[in-house]
Amino acid sequence: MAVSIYEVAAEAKVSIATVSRVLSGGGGARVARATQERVLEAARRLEYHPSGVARGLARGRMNTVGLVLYYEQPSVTSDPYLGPCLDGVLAVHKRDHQNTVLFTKSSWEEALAHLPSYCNGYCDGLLLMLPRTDSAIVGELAARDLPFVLVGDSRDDPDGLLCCADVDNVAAAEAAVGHLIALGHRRIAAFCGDTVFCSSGQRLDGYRRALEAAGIPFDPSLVRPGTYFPRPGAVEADVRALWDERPESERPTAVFGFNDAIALAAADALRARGLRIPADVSLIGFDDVPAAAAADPPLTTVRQPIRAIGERAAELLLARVNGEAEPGRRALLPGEIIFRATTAPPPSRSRRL
Amino acid sequence: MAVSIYEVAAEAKVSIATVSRVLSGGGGARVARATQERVLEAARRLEYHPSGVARGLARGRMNTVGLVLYYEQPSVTSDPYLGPCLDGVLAVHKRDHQNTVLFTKSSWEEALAHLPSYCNGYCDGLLLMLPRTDSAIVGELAARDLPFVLVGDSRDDPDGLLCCADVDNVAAAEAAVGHLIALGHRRIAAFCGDTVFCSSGQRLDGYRRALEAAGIPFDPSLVRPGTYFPRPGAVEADVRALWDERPESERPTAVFGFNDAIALAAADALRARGLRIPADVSLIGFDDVPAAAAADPPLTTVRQPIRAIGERAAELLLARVNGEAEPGRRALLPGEIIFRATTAPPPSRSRRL
DNA sequence: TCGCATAGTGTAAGCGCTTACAGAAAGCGC
DNA sequence: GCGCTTTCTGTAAGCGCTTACACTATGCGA
Repeated sequence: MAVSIYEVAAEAKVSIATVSRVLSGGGGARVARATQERVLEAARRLEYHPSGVARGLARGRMNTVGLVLYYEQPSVTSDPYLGPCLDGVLAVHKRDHQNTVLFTKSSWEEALAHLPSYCNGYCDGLLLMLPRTDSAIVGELAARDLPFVLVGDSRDDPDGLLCCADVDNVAAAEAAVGHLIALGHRRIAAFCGDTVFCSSGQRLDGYRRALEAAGIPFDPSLVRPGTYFPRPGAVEADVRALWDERPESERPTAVFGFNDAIALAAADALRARGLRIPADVSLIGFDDVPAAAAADPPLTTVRQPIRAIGERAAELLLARVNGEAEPGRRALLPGEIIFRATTAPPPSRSRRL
Repeated sequence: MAVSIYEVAAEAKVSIATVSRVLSGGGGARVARATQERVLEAARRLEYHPSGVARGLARGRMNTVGLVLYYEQPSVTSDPYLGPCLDGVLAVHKRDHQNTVLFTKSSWEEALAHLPSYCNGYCDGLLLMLPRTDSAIVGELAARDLPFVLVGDSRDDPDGLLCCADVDNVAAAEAAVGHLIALGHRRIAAFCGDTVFCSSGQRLDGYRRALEAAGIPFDPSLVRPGTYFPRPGAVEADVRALWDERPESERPTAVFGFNDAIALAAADALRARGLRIPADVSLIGFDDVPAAAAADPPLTTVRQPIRAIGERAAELLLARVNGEAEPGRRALLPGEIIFRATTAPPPSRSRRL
């Protein structure tokens, strides 16, 4: 085994308590200068490094925070969210000398099943990247004493107990739709994401607010429920419903896709009908995934400050762990509209009528 | 605090030893079926989850492996190596139920300074992504009892103590240069990487071997020492030395860049001289970074199986931790030449003479 | 019926640290 | 010279587990 505190104590001819005191600062009492140096010297000579685990057990603090992921392929490279988020988290942890332990599980179910065991000792707090709301797990976790913060998930929290860091979906969606309205659009379709993600509801809220602010009546028939990872044909069906099955005067002149994949799929479906983007239909997405910039025409969309979300989440958690922040703190970061080439004023009235 | 083994023992009316036995299997003796169920039931009722730290301390095994990085910006997104590598590591750890702790430090020095403290208890083994050879740290670490494997670093190891997973630089470089030779090139320049990375020497070895295999005499004047992250102008200077300061008949007809950044920089310098690629000069790089495919013309280069390297490294380490593999095991994975548009036969003799 | 394996359980000694508490030594005022 | 701080150091009790060992019931063959 590695050298322990006992060897150092023997070498320095002091008790282990003294060694611990000089090496970890705490312990209340001060140590005489001479003893201090004797211990330091012994530790150096023996290349002693205290055991993090033993120290963690004794102190009840590991200086380690857990990051829980359930990505099927825990693919830092292929997931557009994970990478930047991890970057943000790591940057903060590096600065604050925290270690980061990655709990990666293959499935949502597995992540849920293992979650409680992370609560015990391994780490001081949890960063949860489990954006689905269809489980009571978060509630259960809140009942425990382990601090955690939700990353990219600002779900409703009536009891005010959840900490989270996320983009401000409502405001960002409102701005996106506001942009469309400012261009002159009045019939704006909303192609929603899956409601297991809280962001869908929030983006829909933003959509409604923008309409309301502009005095445009909300038309439920323009809102199409959807899935985050659109099944092939789902968006196509939405387009069919709103274009093929309606008289021209009732068709939307713009589409707000609740994520870029949806928006891009809508672009395809629209183009297949001979509609030009943005001349005939404007399009705005959400997320600003790499594909958005690469699309033809490049997609106007809302960029999430993912890295910053990771940073804020990490900071928030550390504050909670250190008892500097109360539960219920929410960090909502502004999204940013990336103006590209898929939005324009609606076709002129004269032409339409 | 969270519920401990004592509560469970009390609830089930057994000793903590029995609880431990049923919950962790070990302990030699078997537990009566009825007792077993009583304990399980109690544990469930109390939502007991054993402390990983305490267990780790007692067992001397944490089921956690450390990944040591020293990226300035620990940027999973911007570093072309880190992301895929992490993916590979995580995939293996997920499968084998290991946790991954990220030790990220800002600088090489800091990483070195902290390395020894990771040796103690925190994790069962270390994955080292510290490809620089200009430190004795790896040797020092080898003297300790903590198993580790080098990732993307297959440095010379006279004592046969180091485990590593890396691309087979020698073979890949030999293949790359062999490809150039097969096309008819005889004067092939080597634009080397920084020698703090062992890959430079290895790629140069491969270069020499390819020459040797083809019976082409080695011309040291064609070998240009370099840096991995080429300072502006460094590659330009190399091109100047080999083209501007030589008679045409002695100029290289091809360049092997030890990494894509070098190759791409060489392409620029060459083009600035009116040389066409690949008509006048062929070019092959190494790494296949995203920019290689995006370049104009797209760069022919050697792809590293980065994800696989991460996987093999993780597997190797786990084998070592479990005592299933002896030190000194090296996993050298084949690179793959990605044929794109920067290699062609050299200009015909008739035209050159 | 006794002796002996065998199964099941408890006791206690760790794992390597921290830290409350106690005790010893030294310094001080009176 | 006495009692009092003050300063330093050691003792020991944890932290929450695992596991060697001891012990008590059983069951079985003789």
